[in-house]
Amino acid sequence: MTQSYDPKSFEASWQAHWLEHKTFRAHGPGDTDFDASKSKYYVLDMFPYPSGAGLHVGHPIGYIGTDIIARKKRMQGFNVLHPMGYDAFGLPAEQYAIQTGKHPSVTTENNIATFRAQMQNIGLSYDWDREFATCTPDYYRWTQWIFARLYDRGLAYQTEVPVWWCENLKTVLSNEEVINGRSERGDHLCIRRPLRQWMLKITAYADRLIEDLELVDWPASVKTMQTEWIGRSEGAEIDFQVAGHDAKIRVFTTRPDTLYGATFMVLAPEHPLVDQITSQEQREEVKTYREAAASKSELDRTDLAKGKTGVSTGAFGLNPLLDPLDPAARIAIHVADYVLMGYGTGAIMCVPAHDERDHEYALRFDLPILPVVAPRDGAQPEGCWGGEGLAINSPLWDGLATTEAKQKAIQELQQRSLGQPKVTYRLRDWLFSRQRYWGEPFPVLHCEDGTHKRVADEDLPVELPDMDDFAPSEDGRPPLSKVPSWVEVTDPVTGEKYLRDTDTMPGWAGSCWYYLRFMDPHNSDAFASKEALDYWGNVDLYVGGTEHAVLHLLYARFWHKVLFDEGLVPTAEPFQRLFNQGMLQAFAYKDPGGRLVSSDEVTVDGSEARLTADGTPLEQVVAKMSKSLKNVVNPDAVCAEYGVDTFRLYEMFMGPLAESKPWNPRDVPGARRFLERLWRLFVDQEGDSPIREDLLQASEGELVGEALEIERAWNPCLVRINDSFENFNFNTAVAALMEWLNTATKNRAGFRRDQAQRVVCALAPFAPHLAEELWQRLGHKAGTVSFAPWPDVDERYLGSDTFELAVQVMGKLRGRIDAPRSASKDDLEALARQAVADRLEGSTVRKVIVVPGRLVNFVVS
RNA sequence: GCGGGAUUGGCGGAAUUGGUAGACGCGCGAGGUUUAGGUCCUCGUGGGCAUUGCCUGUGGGGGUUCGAGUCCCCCAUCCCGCACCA
Repeated sequence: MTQSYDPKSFEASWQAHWLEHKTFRAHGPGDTDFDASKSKYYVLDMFPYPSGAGLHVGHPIGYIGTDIIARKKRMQGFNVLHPMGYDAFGLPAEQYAIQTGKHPSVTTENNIATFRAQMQNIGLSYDWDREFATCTPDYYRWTQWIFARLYDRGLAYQTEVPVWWCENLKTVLSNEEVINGRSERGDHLCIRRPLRQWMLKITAYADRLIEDLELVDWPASVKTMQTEWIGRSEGAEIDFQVAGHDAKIRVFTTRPDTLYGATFMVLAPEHPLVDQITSQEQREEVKTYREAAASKSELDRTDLAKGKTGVSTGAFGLNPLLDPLDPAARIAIHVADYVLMGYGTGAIMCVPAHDERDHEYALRFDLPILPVVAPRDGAQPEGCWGGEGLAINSPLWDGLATTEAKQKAIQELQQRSLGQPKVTYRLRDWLFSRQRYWGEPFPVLHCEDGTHKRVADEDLPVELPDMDDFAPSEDGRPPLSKVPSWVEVTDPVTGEKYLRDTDTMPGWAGSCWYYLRFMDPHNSDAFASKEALDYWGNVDLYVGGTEHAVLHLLYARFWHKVLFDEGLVPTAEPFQRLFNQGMLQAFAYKDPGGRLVSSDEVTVDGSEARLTADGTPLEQVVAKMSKSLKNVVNPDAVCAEYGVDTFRLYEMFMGPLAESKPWNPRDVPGARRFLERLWRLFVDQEGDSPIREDLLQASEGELVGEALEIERAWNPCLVRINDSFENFNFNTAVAALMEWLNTATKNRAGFRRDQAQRVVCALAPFAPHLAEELWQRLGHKAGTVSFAPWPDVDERYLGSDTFELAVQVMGKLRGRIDAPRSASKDDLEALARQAVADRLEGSTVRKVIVVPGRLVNFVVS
């Protein structure tokens, strides 16, 4: 009888064992088995939107990473919270419903079942008792409840705003969901259109959202992106009188110190004053320009390559610090679309000497250019110069440095009531409503008098009505408005009539607080108990892709801060450490014309790739996995062919978790071979015993001979495994295990039980099924290795008594000798001198560098 | 245009943070076990020249240093953000 490594024979049963025994159940406050003395560790994956396509091998790469971390933390004695759920409201299920008539709740449920099965098949150690989907009333009741808190704080309001409207999707989208005038989902054209919408006042938190980035351990790039997205800029608002009109134009500028250099002004085409101030002669031209600007797509308008356009209004503004009769005070007012209505005041003062955009415009329209800042070194800058220097041509602050000049300018303007300091943000308030069905209804009732009030907390949730026609109306009215029985509400006590709000919340709502629900997912009295919130605190480690660097992470931080202000959560920030995993790519093939070829048309022979049809040579490149290239790999198929542990190990062995790297099917068997060789170290394939008989003997006595060799290889290996948890470069941990196995295999006969047990423990996070199997075969009949103690490094066995000393002459390697670790610097130098004696002959040694444990370098002449 | 990250064998990637470049795996080559193929085992494998050995080599160029993949300056290519934000 042979017993070869056969993962199929035990992987599924260990998965069943974990589920059945609730091995990974996290016990929190209120649970009978809760042990408050244990330190908590909360490690969370960004939860997925359960799409119909299921998982591909790219999804689980982060999940496997966090699983390894969670498993190790458990073995280190932490109470680990490691949950999974589904971000289940959203457009795709609804679009699918419109096409097929299948209710989104049905397709969502089916998709969730697929995702769950796939994740359980990978052996991820989630606490499945905490699983939930954001689209269930139990959950969105609390999403609505949190919305009510925002509503009560005045952070949710309705207003008529120009919003992005997507005709294809029949809904408005937030700024963040529109890229260059097209929808992020589906890439449909979007237009600006004024509509009454729910807004969340995220701008009220802008400063704290910037400042509190200091409290978290996040990648610098993500912090930068968020900071830039919020886009805080300090400056001043200044009022310019319009000559001959009873009108003032308020501008925002970050450079009030350049006020004397303002030689013209520009209004955005949508600016409300344009009509009022435009002169008779210019009226027609301005009208044409504004119409053109309105019909231009955002893409055209923001296309920098096209150069600046604009027209004069024929009106003039007056520099507030100059005598109105001074000809220099009179500056032309233009309309140009390089000024955006949505930022600042929609009007600017233009200083072409010190602003590139104004400079370009001035040259084009032959407007005057007056320098008001000079470089400190006295140089004469050519063209436009945006740097800081000393003020010139500025009577009230001539000679002041830019920073002081700004302050002085603001002070002078304030004294004259002509302006004041102002902070402006690029961040806009969050457009929070969608004209869709598959989302959280707003818990808001509209009264007959036009006011609105929120639904009482005890009446939550406001459940979605059951419908079967989800198509939006042609006029853009939301699907929910088609259910009068749901919309019309009569107060049972007062008899007053109300209409329900028929918008729904955007897909981001549910994911703003799900990490809190995981702490206490079945609580029906609160979104989570105070005890659970206090114990679990915030997320220690949050892992996901960079695509959420701004939107999700900014929204969630905003909601969290509101809850913090309500005294409902104990921390200011939700995610203490953030880690972005890299994207999993795939090989693709390019034909000589540079076209990517679908992988089913390619024949690969060794390192040569050719077009199957006619043998055209192809170039191998790395690209995203995509359906069109047919290079998507399904994890189920990989697990079925090689086993789950092989799949997990390969995903980690590919490279550091943070890096993007290509899936290479050719490399997968290498991971499998490693597990087979490991198996053979433990199990005598020709025998009947579940494990080598000698591994059942208690280990006794000094470590000598082969056992000592194994031990000396093991401890450095364990150091490398431990180190790999710093930056999640588990590839080095797997490599260390492989190296150890090479040594251990050579010294197979000396392998001892105590060593075997430590190896199985260290292996457990990476290849948990194999580890459980070997642990049981080692005689741990009832238990699981999941809570066995993580092994310690034994410093005594970290190195051998000798090391390889590199001997260099003039920095070039000239010899390698074995040297005792205990040797002094002088001993090492003597040994090295001996080793390269022939090379030193005839030259003078001017200097000797000795690095103990490494090398000796002779500098000669 | 601005900001960030990268660039190491045929491929994925290591490198104790300034100290023996290419660990580990894949692929490839040679040999062994096997009736044969596969599996498995052993050895080799950056490039060049060569009898031992030598030269060269981390995208390109320059610099600091006894010593540079690692630090500094310049350049190229690729990827990711942002992109008229006043």
